[in-house]
Amino acid sequence: MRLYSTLTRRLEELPPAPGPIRMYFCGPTVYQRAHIGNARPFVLGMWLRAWLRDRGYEVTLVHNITDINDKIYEAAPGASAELAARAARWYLDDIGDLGLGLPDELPQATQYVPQIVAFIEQLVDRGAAYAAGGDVYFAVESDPGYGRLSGQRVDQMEPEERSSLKRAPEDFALWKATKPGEDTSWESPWGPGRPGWHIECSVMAEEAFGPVFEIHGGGLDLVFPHHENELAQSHALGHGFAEIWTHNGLLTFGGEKMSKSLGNDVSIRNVVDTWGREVVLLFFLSGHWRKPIEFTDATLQQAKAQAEGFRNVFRSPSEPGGDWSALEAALDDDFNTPEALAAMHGWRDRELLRRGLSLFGLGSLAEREEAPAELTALAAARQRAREAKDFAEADRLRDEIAAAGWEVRDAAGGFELVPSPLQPDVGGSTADVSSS
RNA sequence: GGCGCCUUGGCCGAGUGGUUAGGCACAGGUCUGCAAAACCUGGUACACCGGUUCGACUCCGGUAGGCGCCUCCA
Repeated sequence: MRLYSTLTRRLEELPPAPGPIRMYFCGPTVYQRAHIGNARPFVLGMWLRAWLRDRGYEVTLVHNITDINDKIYEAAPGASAELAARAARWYLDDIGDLGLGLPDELPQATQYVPQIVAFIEQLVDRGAAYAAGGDVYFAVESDPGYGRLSGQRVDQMEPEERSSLKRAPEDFALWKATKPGEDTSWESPWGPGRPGWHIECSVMAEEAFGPVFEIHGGGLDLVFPHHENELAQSHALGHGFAEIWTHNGLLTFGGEKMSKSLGNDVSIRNVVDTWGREVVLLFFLSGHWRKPIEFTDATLQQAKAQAEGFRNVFRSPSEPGGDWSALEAALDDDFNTPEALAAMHGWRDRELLRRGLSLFGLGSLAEREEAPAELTALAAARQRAREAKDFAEADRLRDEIAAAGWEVRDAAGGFELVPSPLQPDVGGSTADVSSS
């Protein structure tokens, strides 16, 4: 099993099973309903965990929730703690509804402030950080390897407005003194305040795993500065930190990165309600994890058609054939889900296909839905009408069944009722972009 | 200015130095009372310009266009 690592810019072989494989995937900052782009690292992490476990690994997935951040203060002045708690619950509900289960741990920054303070104190003791006016900053100059992950060079970065407290513009905050209007703060050796974003993740990851772990994941937009800074912080204490860095491609909408700040985001909630969880998962499955994917009605529609195609396999007799090793080869080679999907499209062996789909939380496509008794009665009546060659009546009954959202399909010696794929749940519009 | 990524047939999307990716849509056919589903068949693609090579969509260089990051961001 190998995965592409941002750190080395090439494919890295994982240690042999059973590992262990410890994975830390960055989650969202919670201050409103998370958008569908936020779901990608979560989905990828859960799929990777499932696959590695299938391959005999001992895997632990930790997925954090950032509930201390400037954004939260801005979004709810004076009531940020309540908002963060509420939005964290939304996020848990939303990812839960994707039907993939939950990560092994879901740490929140607010639970780790004492550990964060202790970590910062060590950095200060080592001379890698300095206090200034109630803030504490990381001294980037102290890390000769800074830029190892992103390739950014401090001397080439765009000029930034100088903070009077920082010694150098590239230094970043580990601890921020509390400001007027902020409704949460914690005590520290430097006075009341709150942790900076990057240190939260360094600490939560190390609290879960210790100073070294195998995989750190997150969106491509986190490479710099967030992950670069995490790495610098932990290296400053002599910790190896993450060995393989996986960064998923971003979701675009209208050709641009989907993001709250651009206002072109569509919530997970909205997409799951509109299209259903299986379609969302198939949508993610159809693109390689490292590449961007464009969120459009057309691509969702295609994912929906694929879901229907898989359901139809389970409405037909199982036919032996198909090669599990094709799926293994695809997934072991940088977790190539589009290729795995292509392999599964060739399978008519129900058990094999069910096993493959289940890896991705799509085992439900194998389940058949019972029609309501009254529709079964109508279908039976239609069957009798056909036998009596009363085709006008048969067609009328078929229309009546269709109006109820079901489709009659003639089967050998009888009929089958399936929920109409044209009806009704899936209007399929992404027009309702959140406006706030 | 710096760092990195991308450009495949109507659409989505893998991949490889010489072999049909796959899916969606579409068209024709088989089946059907007619449909639906299923199955069969069909379109021969790799931004542009050079180079390397017996041979490049696949390697190298350049051009154009697009995207991400350098500020909160999955």
